[in-house]
Amino acid sequence: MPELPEIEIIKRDLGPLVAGRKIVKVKIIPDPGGIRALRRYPSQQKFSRRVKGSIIKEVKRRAKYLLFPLSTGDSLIIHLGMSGQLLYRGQTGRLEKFTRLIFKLDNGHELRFVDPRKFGEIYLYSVKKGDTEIEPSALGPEPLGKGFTTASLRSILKGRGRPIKALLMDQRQISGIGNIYSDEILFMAGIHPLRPASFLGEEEIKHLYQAIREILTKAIKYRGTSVRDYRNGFGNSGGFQSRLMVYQRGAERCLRCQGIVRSLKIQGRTCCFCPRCQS
DNA sequence: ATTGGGACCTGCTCGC
DNA sequence: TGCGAGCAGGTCCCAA
Repeated sequence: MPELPEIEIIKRDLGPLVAGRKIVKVKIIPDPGGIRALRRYPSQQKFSRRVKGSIIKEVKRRAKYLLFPLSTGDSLIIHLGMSGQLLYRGQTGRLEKFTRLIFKLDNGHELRFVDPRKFGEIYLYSVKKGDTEIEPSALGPEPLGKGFTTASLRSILKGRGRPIKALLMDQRQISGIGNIYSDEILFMAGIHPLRPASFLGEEEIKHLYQAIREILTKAIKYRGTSVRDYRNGFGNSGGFQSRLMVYQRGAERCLRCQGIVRSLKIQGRTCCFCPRCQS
């Protein structure tokens, strides 16, 4: 479900609420198909034991991952997959359908991991030796980070023959961008999604860089995009969906030129673009 | 080394 | 109204 802006909003919402809170109990909802959220972790019992009693020091974000450094030295790492939500709720509230895991806090509230499609994952990562097997795979630079420049983008594109759209969504190259924002970024930059990455000229690289920064920044400003499932830490929708220019607008008229927005499959994902505005 | 395709899940919408 | 097909903010794994 969520890309960088949505995760960033959840981080900002949850941070002040859960930082300094102790996790007094971990409740895992039984599932006949197995607890898929913990599939990278060897044992549910061990997971609960290691998390219980620890204090959440802060909430951080890396790419599309939420990180919760704990007082024990471990870090709880949560990825929401396609349809996941992490909700901060009072204990009295009705439990959402597809709640998979609950972290009960010492202030009477709880963090609920809700995940209909079970694509989400929870890791417990320790810097201690012999416990690195649950570290997320290598991630590319943060596109909103200080270190990410037109020069870094240029070097990422260099020698890559694949469609620029596919490259933007590759977390090992640049992290945090998914299907919605890659469509929007390419529209803003005026670049056709199938263009081979290495064929972009210097001007196009500059436009692409600016579009990456601007789209992601704006999406955060408007609190993310809710197409269907995305909710922030309070269960509220985002506000960027009304500002989308091409995503999910296939066969509709382009908001800029009135031409017809086209759609095609790239890397198994539906990609929308305007052939007149993007070349 | 890179790249594309299928698999993993469940629910919803659309067309017949 | 009912049913199947196709689609959905992601990532891993494998084969070419």
